[in-house]
Amino acid sequence: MALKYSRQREAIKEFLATRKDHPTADTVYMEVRKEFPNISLGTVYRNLTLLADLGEILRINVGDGIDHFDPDTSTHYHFICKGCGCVQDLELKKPMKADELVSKDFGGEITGSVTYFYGLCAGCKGQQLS
Amino acid sequence: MALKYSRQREAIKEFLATRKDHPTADTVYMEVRKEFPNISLGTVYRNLTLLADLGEILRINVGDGIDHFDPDTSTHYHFICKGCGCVQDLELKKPMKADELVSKDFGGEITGSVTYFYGLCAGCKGQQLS
DNA sequence: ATGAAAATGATAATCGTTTCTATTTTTGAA
DNA sequence: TTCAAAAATAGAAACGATTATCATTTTCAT
Repeated sequence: MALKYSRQREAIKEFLATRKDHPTADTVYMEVRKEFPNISLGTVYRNLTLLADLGEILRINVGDGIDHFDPDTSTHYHFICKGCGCVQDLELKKPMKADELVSKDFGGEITGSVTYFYGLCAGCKGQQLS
Repeated sequence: MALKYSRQREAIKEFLATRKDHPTADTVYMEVRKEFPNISLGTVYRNLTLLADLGEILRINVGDGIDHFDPDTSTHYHFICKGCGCVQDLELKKPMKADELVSKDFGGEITGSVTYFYGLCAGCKGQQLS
C-alpha cells in the first residue's frame, strides 16, 4: 500500500487548492476532465477519499447529502446559505472551545466537534423580496 | 393538502417518542412493522419527512450519510461515538450562542447553527485496548 | 529493462431515499 | 348512513451519490 505518484491525483489536489467554494466530487470531476478528458469519476472519488484520509484535504458534510471538499485543513468554520446553497468559510471572533463546554457527568471522551452555521449569504440577503 | 389522520403516522410518531437513541428510517421501519406488518418503507420516509417539516421531530445528520430522527425538538446537542457510531444527547454547561461569535465583517445573516461532538462513548472508552 | 505493486478507466453494484401509480382510508357534508 | 373528494397507503420502480470490481496501464525500485 505504498503511495505512488499519479498525474490525476496531482491534478485533483492542485485544482482543489485553487478553490475556496468547497466543491463536490462531481465539480472536481467536471473541472479536472478539462485536463484529463477521460479521467474516471471513480478515480476522482478514490483520490478525494485518499487525500481526506491522509489529512491533506477536508471532507465536509453540509447537510445537502453531498460530500464537499475543502483544501484548507486549518481550524475554521463553515457557513451554508439556505438561499443558494453556497458554502463559505467563516471567521469567528474567538474559536469555540466546544469540548470545554461539555458537562462533566458525560462518561465518554470528547475528541472533537464540528459546527455549521446557517443563514443567508450576502448575495441572497441583498436580493430578498419583502 | 389538509392533513388527515393515519394510523401509520401515529405509530411512527409514538414509536419515535419512546427512543432516545436517534434511530434511522430503517430502524423505525423495522419496529413499526411489528404493529403494521405490511407498512411500506416509503410510508415511513414520507411521514418522517412530514413530521420533520411540521417541526414535530428533528432530522439529524451525524455524518454517516444516513438521516437520523430525534423526537426531542428542544435545544440540545449531539454526541457521535467514533467507536460504535451511537448518537447520544449531550448537556452543555451553558448553551453556545454560536451566532454571537461570528465576526462582524461577514456580510450575510446567520439564522442558526448546528454543532456535533465526536469521541468515544462511555462504553467504548471502557473496552479500549491499550 | 523488468516485474511487482499501485493506479487507472469503464462499468456494474450498492444503498439511502424519492417518486410513481393504483388502491384504500379518512372526513365532512348531503 | 351514505357518498365522493382529498389524502394516505403499499408496492415497486427510479434516482443519485458513492463504492466495488476488474482488466489494463503506469509507476518505480531493482
